Amino acid sequence: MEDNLVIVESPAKAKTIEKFLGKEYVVKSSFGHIRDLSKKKLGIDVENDYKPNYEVSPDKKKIVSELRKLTKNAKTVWIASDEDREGEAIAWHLFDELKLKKENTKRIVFHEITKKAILKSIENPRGINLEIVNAQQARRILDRLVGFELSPILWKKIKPSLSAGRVQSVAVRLLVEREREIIAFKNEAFYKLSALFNVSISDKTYEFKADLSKRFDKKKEVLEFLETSKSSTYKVADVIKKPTKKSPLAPFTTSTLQQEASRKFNFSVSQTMMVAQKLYESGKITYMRTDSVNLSDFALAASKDVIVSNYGDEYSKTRKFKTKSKSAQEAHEAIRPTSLDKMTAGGSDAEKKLYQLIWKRTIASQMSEAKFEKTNINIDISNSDYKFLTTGEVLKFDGFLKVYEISESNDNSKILLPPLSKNDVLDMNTVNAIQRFTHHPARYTEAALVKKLEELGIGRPSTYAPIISTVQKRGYALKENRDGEMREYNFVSLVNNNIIDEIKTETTGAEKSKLFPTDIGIVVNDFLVEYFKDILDFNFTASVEKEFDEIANGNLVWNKMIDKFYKPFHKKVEETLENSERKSGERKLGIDKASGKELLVRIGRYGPMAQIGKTDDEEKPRYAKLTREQHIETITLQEALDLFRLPRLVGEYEDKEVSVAIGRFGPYVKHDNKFFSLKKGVDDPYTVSKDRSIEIIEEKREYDRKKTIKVFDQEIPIKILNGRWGPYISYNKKNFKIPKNVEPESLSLEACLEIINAVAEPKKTKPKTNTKAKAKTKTKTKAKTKAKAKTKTKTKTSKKE
DNA sequence: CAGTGAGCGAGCTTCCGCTTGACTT
Repeated sequence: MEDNLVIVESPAKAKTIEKFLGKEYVVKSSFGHIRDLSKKKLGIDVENDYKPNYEVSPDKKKIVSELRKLTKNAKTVWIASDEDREGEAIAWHLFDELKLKKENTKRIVFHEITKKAILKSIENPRGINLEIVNAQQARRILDRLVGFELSPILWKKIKPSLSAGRVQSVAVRLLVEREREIIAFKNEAFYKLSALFNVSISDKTYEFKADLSKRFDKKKEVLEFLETSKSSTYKVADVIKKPTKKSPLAPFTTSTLQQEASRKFNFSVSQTMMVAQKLYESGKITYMRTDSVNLSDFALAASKDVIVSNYGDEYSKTRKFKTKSKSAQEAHEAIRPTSLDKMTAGGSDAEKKLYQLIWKRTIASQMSEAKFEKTNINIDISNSDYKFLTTGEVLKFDGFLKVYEISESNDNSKILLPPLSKNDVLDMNTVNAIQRFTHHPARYTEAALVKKLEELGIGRPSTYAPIISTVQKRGYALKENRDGEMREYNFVSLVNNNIIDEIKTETTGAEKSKLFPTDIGIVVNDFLVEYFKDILDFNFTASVEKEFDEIANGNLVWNKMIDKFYKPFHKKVEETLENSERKSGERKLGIDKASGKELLVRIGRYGPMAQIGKTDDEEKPRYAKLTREQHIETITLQEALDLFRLPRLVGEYEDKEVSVAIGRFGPYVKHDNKFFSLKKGVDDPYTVSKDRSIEIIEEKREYDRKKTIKVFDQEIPIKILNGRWGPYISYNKKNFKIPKNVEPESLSLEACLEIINAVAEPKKTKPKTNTKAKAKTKTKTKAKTKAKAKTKTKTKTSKKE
């Protein structure tokens, strides 16, 4: 057998390293951690110095036995897990679980995957640092204690299956507090004034825009100003030119890549990671879970070559970036292309897009600044002390902008100003005063939440995507779009010395892919903040991290630290179980006049609902579900009462009842157990008539008739249907394209089967989700398998359902 | 797709970090 066994964390890494090392080395991967605390039980002996009970994870059994076999034959085992806390722990778990011997086990580390770096690391082996291992152990145990003691309180006091933890609970808190800020926000109106000027300079005429230095709060002030403007004259007071420059951003880390892919491509956080993983596995980019902005010497040199040969010497500027965030552990490089001379790479569209983004960002980071000449012009107004101001920007040298566009480019700065000089006299064309409103703080997108968590030092690159998916899976938050609302605003202008006063409308408050906390999220958060303020504190992670560092430095004993935390924490847990009330977020809204009973809103078994009457009343209470947009905290009595007006019986049709209600997908008419959607913006479920309801039913029937071209009735029927993108065949819940040159009406049963079989054969390259259930029963879950979200965390307990 | 809402109450749920699973829709 080979003399040397090298163990790394990732199989893709193993493959590349194996190439660098000679024949006498075999390189294997541990696939991350191999052991963990017991899955079901606490796995910590609280009575006995917090002794952890580690178990080989079920999905790692195979790897571990394979590694064990290999280590037996190897002369030297090189453990090359990452150089960070988790990596050191992995090294120790390997050492311990594989029963390695100190004499022939060597710990090595490297930060970049180059032959040079690896050979150098092999010349400088060290032992496993047990103090760092203990710091990891403390981190692991603290998280387990917090998670497994807090979650059961929630099951008892709020709802089963909920969860709490050091990281996720703070993430939810951020969402809830932001939502409260938004609810409490009262916008203020003001007026923004701008003027269009004309000027002639050496026989050429120019038009340009300038903004007034003052914002008016009241319309009266605006009108007064415009009135005096009628007789004003305008003169250039100053032309100030100064050079400015912009520098490129640092290369990507996990979190900045997620943010930029979200902004530019609207990728979700998990989508970005899946695409990046593909690029990594195919050797196109370096490791995608990193908090480092550092580039290797190789990458710096290669970037320089690419820049100089493609754009010229003056575009190159070698830069070394420093990681700002304190929590960074910097085991890897920044995310960059492995070959910097490859401008494009990747299979799918998404891969190509993401790769190119990474390439541009990496290359741009090694390029020179962009240089501008900025011009500020102040314009005097004869009848006023205010001034009109305008700024122009002329690009003098594009530098890094040649490859990387910065996302937030305000178009204002791109305006080219006329060549004005001091004392030039200007003709005022129009003055516009537009009413604007202050805006509430923005709701978090997934990527914005990741950014915030990173700033707080909470979570790690490998967990950002799972955190986002956990808070949604637990029902604490929903990613949603919201249509905006129409709002009127005032538009006053001075044109040809006439003041025109108009009312215009605009949409406001539209949201796209934003995280909205749910009522459950709000109730859980309030409960945790009330009873466990210290853990929900935004600085909790930062302060325990300091202690973990002390452990790693050998200045603190890990189980002493845990004990100091756990004793008071556990006491508080018991007190809370004993003394706290059940929390349902109940709010009493008032009296329902019709019945004289009390109306309240709360969280029920199936989510937020309104209820008229008490549970112990003789007559059963009436229930109604809140809509997606409604919240326990903000719903009014009237809105809640309206919920009980549905379902509404509107009449009979074809001897069957016709009723109207609002469901998950909006208002609908129900007839003969079939559902017909009301038309958005046209029909109101509270008032829609019987005749209109029938019309809706008939419209849908007509649509369905048109939809069906042909049906072959057999065991599993084959249907030829008209869809949004033309005719198609539907069979066994799958859809098949009909070739362009074929008349769908003319298709025979045989021809259909041929099309179906032709598609069914070839293997699709697109990876789909697989439930990793080998001998498990085919439990058909009602919910459609959502491609992405489900892959993440596998429920190991799918036996029951 | 769009019902439900204190039935006796078993036994279940849960954390954060490392990594990628592979045969069904």
